[in-house]
Amino acid sequence: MVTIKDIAKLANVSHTTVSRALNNSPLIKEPTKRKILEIASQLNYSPNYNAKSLVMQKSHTIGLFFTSISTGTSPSFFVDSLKGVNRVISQDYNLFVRGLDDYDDYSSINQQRFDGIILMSQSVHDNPFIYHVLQKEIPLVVLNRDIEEAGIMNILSNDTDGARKAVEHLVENGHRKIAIIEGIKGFKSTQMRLEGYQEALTASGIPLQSDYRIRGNYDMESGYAGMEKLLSLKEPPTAVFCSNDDMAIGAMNAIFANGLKVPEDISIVGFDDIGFSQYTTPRLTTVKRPVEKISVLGAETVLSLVIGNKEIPKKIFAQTELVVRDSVAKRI
Amino acid sequence: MVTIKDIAKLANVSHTTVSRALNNSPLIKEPTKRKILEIASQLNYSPNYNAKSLVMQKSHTIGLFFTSISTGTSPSFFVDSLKGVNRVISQDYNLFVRGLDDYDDYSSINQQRFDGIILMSQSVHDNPFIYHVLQKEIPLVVLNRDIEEAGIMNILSNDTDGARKAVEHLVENGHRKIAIIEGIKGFKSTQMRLEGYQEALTASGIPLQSDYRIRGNYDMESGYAGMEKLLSLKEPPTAVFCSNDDMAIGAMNAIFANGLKVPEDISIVGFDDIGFSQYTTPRLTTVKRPVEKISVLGAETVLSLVIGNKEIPKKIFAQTELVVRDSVAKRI
DNA sequence: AGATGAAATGTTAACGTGAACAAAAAAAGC
DNA sequence: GCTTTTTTTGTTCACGTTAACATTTCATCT
Repeated sequence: MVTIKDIAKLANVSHTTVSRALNNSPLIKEPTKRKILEIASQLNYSPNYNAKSLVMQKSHTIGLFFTSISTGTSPSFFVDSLKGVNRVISQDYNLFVRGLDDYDDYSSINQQRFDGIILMSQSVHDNPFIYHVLQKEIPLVVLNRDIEEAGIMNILSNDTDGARKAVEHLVENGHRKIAIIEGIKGFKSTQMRLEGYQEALTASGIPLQSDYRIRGNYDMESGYAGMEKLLSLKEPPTAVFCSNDDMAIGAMNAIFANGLKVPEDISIVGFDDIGFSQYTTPRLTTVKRPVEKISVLGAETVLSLVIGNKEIPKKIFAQTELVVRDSVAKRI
Repeated sequence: MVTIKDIAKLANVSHTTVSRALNNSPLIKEPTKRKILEIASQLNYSPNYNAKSLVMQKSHTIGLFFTSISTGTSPSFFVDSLKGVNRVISQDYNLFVRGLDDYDDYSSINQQRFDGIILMSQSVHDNPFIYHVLQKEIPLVVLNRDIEEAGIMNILSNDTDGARKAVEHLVENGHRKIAIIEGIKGFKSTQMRLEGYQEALTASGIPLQSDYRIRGNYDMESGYAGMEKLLSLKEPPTAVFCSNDDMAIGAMNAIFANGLKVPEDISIVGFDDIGFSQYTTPRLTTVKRPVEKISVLGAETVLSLVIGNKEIPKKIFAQTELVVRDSVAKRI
């Protein structure tokens, strides 16, 4: 492996001069700089980041963490997050991706290994991790989940608002018997979307009904199961708000399986606007959540923190948006 | 940050003794070892991997590369790959995820930064990367795409075989007018699935028809567009083999949009068996590809290479499997 | 021309760890 | 008890880089 000392020897200068030349220091005369750069590229030199990191106390690594990679994270959510971050992180930063459930303890999470951390947080169970990172004084941005703790950069979508818009849309279409299939217990998103649902109903003077509130876990199967429960009620709902699109798709299947139709018999609204939702039959009305935008913002913020900008910790809200398609019918 | 020297001072030993104790060397007496470990955990010591890497010429990093993260890789494929690798990589290995299209040149890909590389390869355009990695003598496992080059560990699914089974299934159901919607031009998978399609037809004495061969690019939109082209033919096919599930879903939508039905009017087969395919209406008949298994095998192999095992380079084939659901009808 | 100062380059040490070699301590053999 | 061997610990250096400080080179001013 070729080092700066090899270059130094060939260029007849000291290795420090080479270091400075490669880092484009103004201390080096143009001709020497050019000569060194020339030799470096001829030898196909590439810097040893371990040595660099050791002496500079920087890791050149950004960590992107999810609550879990294997469960509870829908594929498209995951990919959109990664896309966003990847778009921002430049080539000389490493990007490290892991699920928190892969860790027994967080002792390996420290400043030497991570210049900055982006947490795509989905659950209160992430809090110990957040405290750990804060205590280690690693620049941190938490995405997707509202952290009350002061001093944390926080970027999220206003899910409550989105859910309210979705349910209001159902109410405007004449529905009064509106059920909800909830997400994973303990996830902040689950709670926010429930709140939006409840706010919309309460504002319209529709009483909350406990048997219209079904627990799900964000996958298609639980959407299916949840819908079956609702259909078995004496008085099934005429519309269902599903806390994400995956469950909405499961729910639609349960409806079909029972010989009923969407939206004629039952209207469905989802949440997320994943790629598939415009290819379901009928096309799914849903709430678009700007996942990629959130992760772009998150990556930009963490990079800015890493290079030492003292940003004032704040919350950034990315707007959700109701996407009206064909899965909601007017109830007369 | 606490170092082994800090521990050494407290334990009244040399830093080398500490190093040995922490690495559980048999040279150290049990009592000293215990004392050192005790102090280390009290001080909350965690090793500096940069220093370690520098002196040991190891990076503790495995790179997982995709042809592209933003385009051409379906979310579920991506997540399944990552899941598989994550399951195998232990906690003291870093995992880096990147798309090759993020790189202008590969100078930053070297032995210092990567102990081993897993390439989830989808296109011949990855070949320069493969050569680069080989030349740098980094342990490499190529997944998903057949590399003729000798000396490369290669793990893949037999897509030709899977595609043939899918099309044979159509033939067995009485179809003779069978079209194909292809994947991205230049992707190996595209070619293999086409070959399987052609083999099945030829074996059944059905002539290949160029207007039944439609170019797609693995996304839902192109499936939709491709199907529309087929429907506009004087003599549309009675069955379509779509080179992946995403396009199959797009195709089904195009059929619905034209007032036709699946499978009564046109039968559809997909490829991949993504999570959604059992939640489409009708449920999609498709070919299951063991993506997660492939990446588990890949990760295991690369780790084994990294710790110095001299595996004989070989190809491992993971079997595809036809999953019969409801999108194919008997043609009488 | 010599002193002065600025610009360019060189010397040395440091980052935290592991490894080769050296030394001390303990155990074994007589 | 003293040598010899074995076990355990210590010293020193190396990894490739940057940074503080030292030195040389060169232009400028009187």
